[in-house]
Amino acid sequence: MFEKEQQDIQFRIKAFCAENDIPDTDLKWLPIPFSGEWGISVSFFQMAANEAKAGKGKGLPVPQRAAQIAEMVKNYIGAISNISHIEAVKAYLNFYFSTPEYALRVVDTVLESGKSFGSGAPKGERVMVEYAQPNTHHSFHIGHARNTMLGETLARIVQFAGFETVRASYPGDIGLGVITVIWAYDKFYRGQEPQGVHERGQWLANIYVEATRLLETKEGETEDEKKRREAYDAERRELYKRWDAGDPQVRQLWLETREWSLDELKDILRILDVKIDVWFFESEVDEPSKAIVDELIARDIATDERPNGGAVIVKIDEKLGLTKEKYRTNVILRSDGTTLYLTKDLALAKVKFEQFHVDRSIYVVDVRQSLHMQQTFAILKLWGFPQAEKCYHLAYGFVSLPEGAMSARRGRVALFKDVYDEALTRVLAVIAEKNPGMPEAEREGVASKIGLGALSYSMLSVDNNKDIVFDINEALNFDGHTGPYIQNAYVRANSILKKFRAERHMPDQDNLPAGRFDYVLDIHEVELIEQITRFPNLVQQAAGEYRPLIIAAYVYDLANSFHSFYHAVQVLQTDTESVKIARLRLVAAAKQTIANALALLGITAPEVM
RNA sequence: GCCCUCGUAGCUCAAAGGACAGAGCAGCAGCCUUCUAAGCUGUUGGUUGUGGGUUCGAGUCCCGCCGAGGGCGCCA
Repeated sequence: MFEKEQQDIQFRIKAFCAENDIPDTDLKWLPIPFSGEWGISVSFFQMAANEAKAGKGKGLPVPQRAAQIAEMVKNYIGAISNISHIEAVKAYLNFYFSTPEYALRVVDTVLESGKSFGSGAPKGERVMVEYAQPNTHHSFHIGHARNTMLGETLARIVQFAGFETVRASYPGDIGLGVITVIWAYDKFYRGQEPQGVHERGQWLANIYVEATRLLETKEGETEDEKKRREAYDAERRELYKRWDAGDPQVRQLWLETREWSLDELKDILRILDVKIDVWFFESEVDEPSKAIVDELIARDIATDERPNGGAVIVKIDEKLGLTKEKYRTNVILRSDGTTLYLTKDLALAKVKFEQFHVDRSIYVVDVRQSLHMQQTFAILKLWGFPQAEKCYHLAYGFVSLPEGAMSARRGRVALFKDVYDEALTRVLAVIAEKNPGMPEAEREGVASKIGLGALSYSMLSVDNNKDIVFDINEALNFDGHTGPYIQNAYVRANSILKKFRAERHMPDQDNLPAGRFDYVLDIHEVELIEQITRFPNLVQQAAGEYRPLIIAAYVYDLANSFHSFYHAVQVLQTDTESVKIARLRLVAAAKQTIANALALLGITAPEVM
């Protein structure tokens, strides 16, 4: 927001260097750590170190020489417009902005930009984010929720930062796990179908648990049990073959049950406000991927060991000319000719590159699949896709329960829908206690926003690579470093503005009167404005590093500043009309910025809570 | 055996190679006749696992060690 002033200063420092025979050094700009004022800071350590290295030093230790340079630059530079004063501290030179201009510029910018405050200029590059890849015929648990929230947030961040963004979902709708469910359903439950989208989806997941138990080798199993188990397994494999051969009956059964899962998935995506642009189904890339295997063999990238009873493999390290093992060797086609996860990912990447023309491709996938992803990208490179360089695996830590890893096979999972329902219950209880006057009709909607806010925030305020042990009491905590704390800041801002408009009979859509900050600002006003200023740069940083945490941490800091401001600074009670208007504008700017940052996290703040 | 993460307050987590390592939870002490107390203020709590190295400067980068988790050709 102050690029012009920064350039101006930089220009003068370069002139100073030239005149004093000091090596020209790239300047590093930093925020000033603590101050009651805003400003930017530049350090001279590097310059002093370079000078010493060039043999031009004055024999002083670097920190002292740097401090000396800072002092000299300060005297050299003189006055700069919009900079109120300059201060040399240690080896740093601090430039403080003129308070009224700075405050006015920030607040006016936010209010003029509205929802787009913080967004970046178009980058002319298309990014695809692939996330929400649950298996069908299973149920959506909080591990899937982390994946989906992370992917959606990332998509929102890169989009806001200026990239054209495509959201892709890739459900695993085929494989032995899926067939297992269909087998058990067909054998034991055919014709049954519970009422309710979620009930039906969860019912399928329970069938999977039951089927797994029937098909698993048990300790101390009797001859009869063994025979029965083997017979079941043979039936299951037979079913898979019939699916593979396109048997219409099996396909019908598969499509019907798949739809039940997808209905549930789509309802959860609706709850999470996720709008997928492109659906890729694993089953759809199965056939095309076989042709890719042939192509890779023909081009001597893959090795066909089938004549010797083996599979089709790619010796990735060898083909890349690596001597140390890094990507190793992996199978891209089973000896029986069926495809694997890796095979299908190759086919999918081809579609992404050729049909959707993506410049960058982000895969939001569990960290445990890191090697698989690296192998995929390496093969894409061997295959000749230049975009392989711009594939990025966003590896996130897995979600487990206090009692251990989740297991869909054992039915030991925390279902997203159960957690969500529990969140609603808890929020409604808090509303009944804290805001009994809230109309019944509003409560459900508010509870949903707050419950989801708490849940999303608890997941997004942890860095990508960290594992999460999911504790429902922590996830649904509403105090302190949480989503509701931030939403509450928004609500408080809203309530001030609402009251003001009511007093003046001013409609919501009317702009606030123009205001000026030509009074002595309270420290809390200063800090709030400073927080608001940080937002646009942090959006770029978060998009560049693919890290929602940056935004999550930021919006907490912003809300924290607002709460402190709210407590310490009177707005509507202010006697001076011009101060009141200026503060109202600041409140509106803070509200807007909180909303914009929360939106990137997929969190909506209610108007009241 | 090899590879990838990670190790920061009692607990959960932050910290572009920069100024004093910060929040929340938990603990302690205060603040509601006021724009919503889902809040605010104060306070207790640290040899950043360990030993070296690079650098003017290291929680951050490099190497060794210790410890935790994950992964390594026909699962996804």
